[in-house]
Amino acid sequence: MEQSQFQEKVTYFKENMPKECPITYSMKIIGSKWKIPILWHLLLEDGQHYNELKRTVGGITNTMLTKSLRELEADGLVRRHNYETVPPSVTYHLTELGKNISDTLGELFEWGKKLQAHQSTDN
Amino acid sequence: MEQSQFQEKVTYFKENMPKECPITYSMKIIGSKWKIPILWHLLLEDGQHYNELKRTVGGITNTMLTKSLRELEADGLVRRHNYETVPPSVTYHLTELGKNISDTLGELFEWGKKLQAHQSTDN
DNA sequence: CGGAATCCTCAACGATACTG
DNA sequence: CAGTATCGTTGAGGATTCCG
Repeated sequence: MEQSQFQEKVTYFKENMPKECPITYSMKIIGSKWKIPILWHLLLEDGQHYNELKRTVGGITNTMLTKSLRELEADGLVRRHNYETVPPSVTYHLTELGKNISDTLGELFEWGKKLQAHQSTDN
Repeated sequence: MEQSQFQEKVTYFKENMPKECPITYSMKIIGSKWKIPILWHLLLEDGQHYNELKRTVGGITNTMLTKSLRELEADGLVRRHNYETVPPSVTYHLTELGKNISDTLGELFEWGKKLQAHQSTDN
């Protein structure tokens, strides 16, 4: 990265900081263990059922899946659609705000690849 | 976001996924409580001393500051410079890999602002 | 099928004191 | 100044069982 471009970004950060840091806030929303995996698998395939999501995410318990989904819903990232049938059928969908996270995940993806490349070249 | 652009990104994710997901890996490296605040304050001012960093980050204990810095160093994001003087003087610097995270933080910043805007308009 | 209710464990984190 | 050493705490997350 160019130095000038880097300093530009830092200056932008300094000048646009609200009361609560948006970065800290983002981490509060998606920082817990299963949030990103859930969002990720909804990005890959939207509208999954509860047990379908449980299978694709993999390794998550009912407790945590339900808790995470409820929080994501309350934060406006996920919408829950209940078909009101017997037996029950429920699907989970990303909201626009939820889909917006793909840019962030994209950067985490790119930076993570650099990290992994670095890890394998040293030590 | 356009739908086509969104699908393009998802397809790119699917096709470029290594054994360990780079996103999960990124979160493992910077996901603990103080990593991002530390990196953040080193972005704002590089080469801070231990106690200086402790003050600017704010609220962090010696235990956690030391532990976090050691891990960031081991992961190649931070370089520790010891002046070998009496009394001791040590400064902490971002590596290139560490500076690279500014793009990711930039996205977390932008998305966080959208989240905050959303939170204040509903409920 | 899509959860809710309970109980339990551990590891992240904090508080405090001390040191070369 | 830049840490280390110990101990204490808490809450995120896991395991299990049950339910309409």
